[in-house]
Amino acid sequence: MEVLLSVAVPVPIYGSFDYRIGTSAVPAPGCRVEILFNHRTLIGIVVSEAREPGETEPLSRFRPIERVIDAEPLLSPAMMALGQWIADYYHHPIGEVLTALLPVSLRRGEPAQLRATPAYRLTEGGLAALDRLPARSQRLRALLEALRDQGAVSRAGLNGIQGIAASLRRCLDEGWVELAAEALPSPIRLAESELPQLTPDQARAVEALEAAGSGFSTHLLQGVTGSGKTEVYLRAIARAIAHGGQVLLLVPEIGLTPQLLDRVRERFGEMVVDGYHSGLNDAARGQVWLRAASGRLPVVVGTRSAALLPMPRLALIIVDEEHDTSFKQQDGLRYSARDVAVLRGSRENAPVILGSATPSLETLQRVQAQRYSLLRLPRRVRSVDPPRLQLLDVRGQPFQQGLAPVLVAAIERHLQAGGQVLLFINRRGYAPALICHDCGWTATCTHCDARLTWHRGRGRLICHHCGARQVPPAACPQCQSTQMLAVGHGTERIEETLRTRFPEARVERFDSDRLRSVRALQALLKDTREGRVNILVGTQMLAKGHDFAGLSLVGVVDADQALFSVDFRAVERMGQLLTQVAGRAGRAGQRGEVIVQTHQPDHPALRRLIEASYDGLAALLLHERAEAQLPPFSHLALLRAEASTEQNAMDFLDAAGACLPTLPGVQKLGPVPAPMERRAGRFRAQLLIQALDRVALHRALTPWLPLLDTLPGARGLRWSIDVDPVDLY
DNA sequence: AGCACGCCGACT
DNA sequence: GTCGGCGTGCTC
Repeated sequence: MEVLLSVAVPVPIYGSFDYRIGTSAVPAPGCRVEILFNHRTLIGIVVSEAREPGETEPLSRFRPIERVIDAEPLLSPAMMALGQWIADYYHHPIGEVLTALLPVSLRRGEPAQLRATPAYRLTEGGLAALDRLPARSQRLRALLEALRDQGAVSRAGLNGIQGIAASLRRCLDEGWVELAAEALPSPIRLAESELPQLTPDQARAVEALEAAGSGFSTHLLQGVTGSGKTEVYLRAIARAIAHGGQVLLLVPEIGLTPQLLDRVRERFGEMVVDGYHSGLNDAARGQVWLRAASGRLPVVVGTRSAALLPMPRLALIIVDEEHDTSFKQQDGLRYSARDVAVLRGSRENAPVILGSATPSLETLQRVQAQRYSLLRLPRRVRSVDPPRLQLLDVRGQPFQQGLAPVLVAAIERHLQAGGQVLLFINRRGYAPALICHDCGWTATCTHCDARLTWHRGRGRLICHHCGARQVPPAACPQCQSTQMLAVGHGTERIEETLRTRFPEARVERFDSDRLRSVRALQALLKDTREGRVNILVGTQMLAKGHDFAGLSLVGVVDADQALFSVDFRAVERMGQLLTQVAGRAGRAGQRGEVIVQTHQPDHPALRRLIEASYDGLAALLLHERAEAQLPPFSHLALLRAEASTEQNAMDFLDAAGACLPTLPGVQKLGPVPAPMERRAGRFRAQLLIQALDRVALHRALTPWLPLLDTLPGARGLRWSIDVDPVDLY
């Protein structure tokens, strides 16, 4: 006797597939199974209960399930429901979504086996020995005290202690320390008197969160840089894990700033917290996933994909820097970790805290609509006023390699006063173009519609869109002139200019070209914090999270780029970036200075930012978005197509547009060739769908997308749908 | 996606 | 004559 089961298969096809299996071993929904699918073996996930075949479907029409991998569901009913919601909302095939919920090791079919992490624990004898220990036994004391204070600690958690290997051996031999059987990690509980004193603002936020209770509610914690958001997070976490709850703390893809993870470890103990990010190998990620799924891991600090971790006892989700665009996945399943976090809060009945100094307009709009509460930390903990931005009108100014004399003078003044200076320029390389002085020829990418950036240090022209690189021509390929000019300024060139102008200062460049490894960045950051660097030149890499106590001047080389962008979110992002960069200045006692170079000193958005800070700018932008019916006042989905010719891509999108269901409040914009039509040798075009309400958007998309593969133009073409796109190109 | 089938060019 | 190019179709 056999029955049928629906199995979600990791292929880009909507829907799931039916397989047969004997009634003696029917796997439950959420179990992995091995199946033959179109001439190959794949691992799928059971998505239905067993059913009897109908009259018209003989069993012989179905393939058998080859192997059942899990005896118990790997994905809980809650996770299966989350997967189904994500598949429906982002219009992505269920098989690929459910696979995305698993770590790579489990996708490959490895057994779901949680290895016990050996942990060391102090014995009674050890506690007694601690009192009798001679004063000179400092290393032993450090180890015993760490174990006394933290309960059970893994070997990795002891690595910071001097001479740990020898001390541990001695303690085990003496019976002072034993290997603990895997125990529920118990968070350290500090007495009120051991906790940092809260500022009145922090105390208000903590109280408001407590008053909101343990059920679902969403809060925007808006705190300026240095206002102590982390301490508020820690208090909320303490409450959530006190009775066995689990906490998800999502951070942007900075990976370079483990401070938050360290703070959580320090406060609650090393066994209580795991990180989940791209720095871990597949095996380690798999173990964190399984620990989270077991309900015995209290806290995970992780990047975007951590929003998809199973947390059976979820009691709190925090999204730090919620405005950060790295929470949106930019390929494949294009989900927003922030939005998934809020959704999980509501489905799994847990509070959600969104933290930012510069919240996204989407979040601010929900605060205005009173769907989210607002908790503000308007003051810095150490009561230095945040720096004031000032615009520097550079029109007609004699530029010195992109820097106006007023800015150069300010740099000199701050250096002489012993301050550090940060120059922000969001453009890598030496110059964004190389041009022939005699005929105007410029170096362009052979695969993309883009100019090549001149990387002088490496002696190469590099395409920032596809990565192609070439040796610059010795003479102009068009007129054989040797007069090639570098036009515009990137980090390399600003660095060079400053080295020449301030030869006595140490100038360091912070960008992804120079700092390939986390280690290199850490080393340079350490040098900077310890005052050995005088001038920092860098990209957004410098805007996030790093504290420099000696920084007194921030210069923004070019604020104008964003003002002319085709992307309607560019100004919002500029405001966030400038506010974050400015927040780096003036942290040690004196108020910092921030100088923003612009050719548009009267631009309303810039003026608003200067006069009314980010909040003022956000209010202005929200007003503009409402007028223009742009998000968050409408909802978008972007259909992208990529083909070998522009005609094919456009024809496909025309055909697609023609069969879009007509619904009130839903309109299509385009199709248009993508702002950069040709990228890595393929032609791209896109069709934007705009809807006044979300329900209408989904009513249009749901029947529409399955049609697209049947269109005649779909052959040899790749298309994808992006719901709530953040980058419109 | 990825694999098979199928129908056209240059090779031991 | 075959090996293999990648266009088209299909996946329970």
